[in-house]
Amino acid sequence: MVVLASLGASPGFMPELPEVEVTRRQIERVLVGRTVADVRTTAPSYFFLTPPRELRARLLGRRVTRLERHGKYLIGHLDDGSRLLLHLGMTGQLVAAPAEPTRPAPARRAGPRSERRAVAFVGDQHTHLVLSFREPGPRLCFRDVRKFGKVAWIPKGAVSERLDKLGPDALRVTGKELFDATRSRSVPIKTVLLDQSVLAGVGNIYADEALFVAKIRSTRPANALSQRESDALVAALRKVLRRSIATGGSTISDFVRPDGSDGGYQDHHLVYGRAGEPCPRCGTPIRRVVLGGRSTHYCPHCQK
DNA sequence: ACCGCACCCTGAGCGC
DNA sequence: TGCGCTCAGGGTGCGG
Repeated sequence: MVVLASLGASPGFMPELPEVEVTRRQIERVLVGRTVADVRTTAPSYFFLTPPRELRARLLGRRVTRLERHGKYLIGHLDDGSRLLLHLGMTGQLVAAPAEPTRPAPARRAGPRSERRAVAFVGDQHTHLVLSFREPGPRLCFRDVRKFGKVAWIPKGAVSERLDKLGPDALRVTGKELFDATRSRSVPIKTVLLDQSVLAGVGNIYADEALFVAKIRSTRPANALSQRESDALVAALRKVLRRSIATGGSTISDFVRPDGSDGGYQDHHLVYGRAGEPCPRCGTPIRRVVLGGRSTHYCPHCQK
């Protein structure tokens, strides 16, 4: 069986909008139209906003009708009107795995015995959710090394506080919306880009990249941006995100090798992770500062 | 509104 | 060589 979708789990992998969209497109084929026959999880944890026990009861027998994305969230629509919410966090990955159980993971040396026993299904210790289906085909595995990901079940007609808080998707937000949202904000413009309630889907990497493309200094007070600059920034975001989705696809198909992080998306980064390297536009060394606890990269010459 | 900080978790990288 | 320690990293929510 072929692994249909997988993304590198290296420390450098951080699912933002493009990675989540690429995942959605791949996983959609595995998920939509199929009926949940079994739900395996690890023990209750921060990861499960809906406790594993309840999650299992809610999902069994449900058919997935649609897989939607908003910002960094994946939303599986179920045939009874309820929804399954998935967030990949920092290291989450959705993988289509062979339907036949693979051989058990080798016993780990570390970790108390009780912890090991909590892993109630076959697979490595970082796979926290496995969905099997009635119809033939692969299972869906949610693997997350850091466990910053989230799984939640939302009843039919219920309002999800998490989804409700999100601003427009970063691919759809308009320059005017960004401009309006920044009027009362004196924080750095990058902070606003990372604010999921203003626009959804941008993380640390693409914030830096878009600001570079738009030639706007990350630390500029948000309310100092003009309408024109807001338009430019939104256009830059769209360009960077779309391009990353396109190359993300190639990352996926490259991932026959275990080393998924070498797929190439990071080759497209213009400033992120390139502190000290010459700016691709003017050659000035890229500067790195910490902004709101996040590493921030910019060209001190190009970005005003 | 906004800032600083703790929390979630593991692996990498460090010093000894 | 190996142990044990610290901390990065994104998103979120808290208190001030």
